[in-house]
Amino acid sequence: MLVNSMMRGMSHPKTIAVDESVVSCCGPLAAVTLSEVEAGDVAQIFGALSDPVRLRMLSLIAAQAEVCSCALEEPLGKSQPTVSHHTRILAEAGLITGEKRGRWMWWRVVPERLGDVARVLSI
Amino acid sequence: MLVNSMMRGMSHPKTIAVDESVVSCCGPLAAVTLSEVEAGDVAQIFGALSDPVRLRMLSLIAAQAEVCSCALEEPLGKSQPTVSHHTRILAEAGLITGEKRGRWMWWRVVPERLGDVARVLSI
DNA sequence: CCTTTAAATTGACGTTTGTCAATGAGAAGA
DNA sequence: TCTTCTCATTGACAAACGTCAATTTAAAGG
Repeated sequence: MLVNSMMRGMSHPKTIAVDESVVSCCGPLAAVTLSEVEAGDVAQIFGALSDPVRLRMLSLIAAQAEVCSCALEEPLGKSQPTVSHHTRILAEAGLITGEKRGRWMWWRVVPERLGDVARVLSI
Repeated sequence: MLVNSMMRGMSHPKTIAVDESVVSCCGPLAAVTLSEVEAGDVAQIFGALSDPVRLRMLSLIAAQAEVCSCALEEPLGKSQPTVSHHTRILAEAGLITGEKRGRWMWWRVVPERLGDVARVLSI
């Protein structure tokens, strides 16, 4: 942590960002300056969380052990293709995982992934 | 928590989502089903975090006590209007806060806000 | 087989988003 | 006052996104 010495300076302020180590997918934000690839990966996950419908969907799934795709359309008020679209995005972000049994697709949250994301935000 | 009894059932599965209380801005995701307004509010914050440039920006700011706007253009490789655009979005989401001193705009992170967001993801 | 049903895919459409050149607003220094 | 400098705002444009009707795929049950 480098406190900037130029609080009300006269000349042009300068800051120095230092990468001290390689961070795994989800290291804390402040530890190092995110590389462009890391930022892209993390942004994809937050992007999955950035839609109200997907948040409510995740909330619905998290409230149960498992939820069928067919049980999401009505509470969300969205069409079947739209639900499918959103479950795919959440799944691609690793936030939920699905298993097809018979005709039905069952979804559950991936708590470790949620924990990883939360950890990125630690101070 | 309601375990769905229909793991490999024959008839159409049903799930019931129950709102048990009103949640503050940032209650845990699984506790209740997010209302549409709550989901919208939270989605706005995640939306602010869903861009690689803004994540790197936040990372740069978090690494220092304070960072001048002018110190962001070069490491991010973006134009001044673009930097201004992104700082505004982060600020509107409550993730950073800015103070103008003289000609310069100084930004710092709002750790409590980051904590709030992390808490939404708790299990 | 054929029919039915759940989910995925495709294609189209309007909206939102990220970007920058150009311009405007406000502060500091001469 | 005039100039310089930093940041905000505007306007334009291409790319990405959310949505649904229509269609395809795949599984189950006669």
